[in-house]
Amino acid sequence: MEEYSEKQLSILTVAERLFADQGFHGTSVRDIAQEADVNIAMISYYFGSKDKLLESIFKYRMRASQRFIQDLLVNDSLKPLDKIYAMIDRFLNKMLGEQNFQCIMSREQLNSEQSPVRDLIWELKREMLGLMQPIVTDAQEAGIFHKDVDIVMLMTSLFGTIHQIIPAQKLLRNDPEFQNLTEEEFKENLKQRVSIHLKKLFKAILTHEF
Amino acid sequence: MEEYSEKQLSILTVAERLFADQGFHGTSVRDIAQEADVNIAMISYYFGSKDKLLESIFKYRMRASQRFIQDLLVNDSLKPLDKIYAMIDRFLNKMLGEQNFQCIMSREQLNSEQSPVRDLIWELKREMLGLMQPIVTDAQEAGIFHKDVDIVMLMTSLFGTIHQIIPAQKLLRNDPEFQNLTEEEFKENLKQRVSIHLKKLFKAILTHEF
DNA sequence: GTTTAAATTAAACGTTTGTTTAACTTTGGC
DNA sequence: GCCAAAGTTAAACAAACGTTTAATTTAAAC
Repeated sequence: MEEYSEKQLSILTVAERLFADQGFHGTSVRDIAQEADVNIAMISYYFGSKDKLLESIFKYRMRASQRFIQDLLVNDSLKPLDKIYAMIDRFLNKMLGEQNFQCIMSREQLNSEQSPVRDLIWELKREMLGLMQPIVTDAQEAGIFHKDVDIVMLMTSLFGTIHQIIPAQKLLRNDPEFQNLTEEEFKENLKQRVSIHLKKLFKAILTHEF
Repeated sequence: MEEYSEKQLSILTVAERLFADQGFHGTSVRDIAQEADVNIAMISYYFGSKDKLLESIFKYRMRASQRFIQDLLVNDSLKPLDKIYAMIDRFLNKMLGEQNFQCIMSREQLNSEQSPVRDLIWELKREMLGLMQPIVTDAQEAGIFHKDVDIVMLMTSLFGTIHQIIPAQKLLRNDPEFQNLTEEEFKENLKQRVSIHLKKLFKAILTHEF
């Protein structure tokens, strides 16, 4: 719960980027120290070890995710489908806003050996699911959403699609279709496209109509 | 194009599993040699280096994928939607049948530095897309499929969903829901569930009906 | 049986790894 | 101005890394 100094935050940010780009084992503490412009020993001094540094990144981002979830008490006056739409956009915004961290999550969730980090990932996913679930079941009981909906699979497609889009960005960027756009325009363009796609997906599955 | 001896195949298989479980940099050549029960030097002797070993795994699996694609000339007597269904099931079967390799692909596609392996991944995805594309456009022109379909996004959801399911398996396995099933039953159960979900997704987006 | 090439081995190679040490500097309270 | 704590540094540490070497065994051809 302690605050991080500017220097500590610099290390966290650089480490997050390098872990995302080259993987945890593909990044040395010397790489991190050099890019963050600090002495190698400072990393152990502040975070204890390289492993603990990764854990710190996770705790830091997870705390933000917890706040994000608490703020997700969607407007009750909205129709169920609009609640879903609002959630999709906020998930999308969140995940595209912390792409480096999402890359690390993509990687770490593949690790077979039990790591403290992997458990946190699935806990987070369960929480996200727990947010979507009641909205769907309420609407089902009200006869608004269809009965046989595999909400787990639907959320899997949601996360899976976004996790695929993140590395795909770098390649789509080179398409002639997007060449004349600024970086900002491109990102907004793509986000819109993913948003429309995911909303179509959810609407189709939940309501059986367009 | 050369054939691999039993010993070489053993190295490839073990390396594939370890790379999938712990990542490329998280796996040492000593780990591989030990589990494959060969001398460390044999890996350099056969494959040149650790990097080339990874490349060999990719070439080996990619060759199989090329054959897979060529065999995917779906029955022309089928209705467009049934062609899509057939493709979904074959993609799903293929990817779930080589989960270790798919894990490596998931990891490697995140690498920011240009690697020979990353380009191969996107080439393969483009080929998969090239298979789906004509079926969809033909059916669109025939008025069977809806006009505004983002086929790239749809394929992204297809791959994304399956790539999410692979690591999720290990956790779902511990759910009380699946405890009393054998490993084989569980896998078939899950495959069916994913298949149904993906078909619903495609049908909804392509035809706007259930 | 001899010869030649391929296969296999244990040992060593030079780097790089994450971490620690011990000395030094800065900071803030008194 | 003094002192203790925190911050910072270059250097050193042992361990692990990927790769190579040189010696030995196996296999096949003649």
